[in-house]
Amino acid sequence: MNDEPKRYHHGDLRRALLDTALEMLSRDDGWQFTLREVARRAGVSHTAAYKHFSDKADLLAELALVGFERLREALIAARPAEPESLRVAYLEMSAAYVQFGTANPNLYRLTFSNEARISANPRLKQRADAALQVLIDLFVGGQRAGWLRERDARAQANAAWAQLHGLVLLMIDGLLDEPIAAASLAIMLEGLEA
Amino acid sequence: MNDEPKRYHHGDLRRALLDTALEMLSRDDGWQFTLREVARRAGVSHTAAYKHFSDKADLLAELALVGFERLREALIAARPAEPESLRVAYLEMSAAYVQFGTANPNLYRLTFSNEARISANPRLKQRADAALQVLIDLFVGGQRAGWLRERDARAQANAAWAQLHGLVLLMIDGLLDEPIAAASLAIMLEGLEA
DNA sequence: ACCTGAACACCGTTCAAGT
DNA sequence: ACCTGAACACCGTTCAAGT
Repeated sequence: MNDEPKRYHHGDLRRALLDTALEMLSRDDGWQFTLREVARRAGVSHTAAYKHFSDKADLLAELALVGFERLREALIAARPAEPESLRVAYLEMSAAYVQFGTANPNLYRLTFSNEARISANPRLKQRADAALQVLIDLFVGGQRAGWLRERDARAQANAAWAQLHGLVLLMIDGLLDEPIAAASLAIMLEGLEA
Repeated sequence: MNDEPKRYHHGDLRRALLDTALEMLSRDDGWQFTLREVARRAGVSHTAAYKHFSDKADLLAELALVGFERLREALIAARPAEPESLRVAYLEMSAAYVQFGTANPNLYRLTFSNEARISANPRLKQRADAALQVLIDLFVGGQRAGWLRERDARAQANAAWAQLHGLVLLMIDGLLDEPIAAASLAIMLEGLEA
């Protein structure tokens, strides 16, 4: 027999709620969904969510955690195994960053929306740092290989991160089109090269 | 006699509502105020606002307009009359940009929040472009004076804008402190210089 | 013309109660 | 342990009505 009458959500309503919210972020426009709507789509009463999240901000923080993690994975996936130049590695990874943001505008916005108070949340701050670390590693490696101007790699990584973050948000907002964003990336790269 | 009993808001409730909202943005934390609260603080029934704004998004769009205008003014005010180098002009103006954003976090966030659908609103798009134009002018002048690498000035301006935008947002979110932001600006500048 | 009050369809959150 | 239903104090928006 199959189990149409749902039996207490196989014990993982928490996961189900997160997945439902992530799906809403990927489909709908806007990241400002309501808790009640998430519960509704998960097929559960809206008060059930409070057994798994202390409040809406808590749910948002959990989703931001996922956002930072996926961003980090996207950067790592784009990192060439044996880069023959900073140019290649940087262009691949920055393109992956912009691609991730523009392909997941709602999740990206939510991740950085600070409804979740990123800097006050140690777990979130740590995941943000983990994503940034991928860029720092890139620049540390680039300097070691002599491809980069010798400046503080952390500052270089933050300079790049800020630009990538800004590019993604301006593109999401329709204030910057792809060709100009690509030209901006090239200008940044050129300025970093040795 | 003085006029404690308010008499229909001197005919400019629209202005009063905008000013009240701007004051709330400068005082409170968060930019997600409610329409009802604005009306309340302006001493008027919450439905009165609808005589002056078609809906809440319309009010937000008007505030974003103010945000872009003030940003432009801050950049212009920081522009040296007779810059003796790109370095001086760029550092002054980029510092002014970051200063504006971090000093007015709620207004800055709201301006770029896109609740007002910037790119779909011709007036807003135009003001955003006007603010960007100040940076473009800086780079056009910088190239003419031979201080800048000869690249498309518009792309250079957008590269800088994206970084400034990202820096401000990351700083507001507590993900970047002032020293690293300053180092990031210096790295960007260095990369642009001839 | 400009503003109000009641009303509608929502929210987030709490809490006693059910299984 | 996990979920529900009713309730509370809010929203944004509409609309008939007042001056």
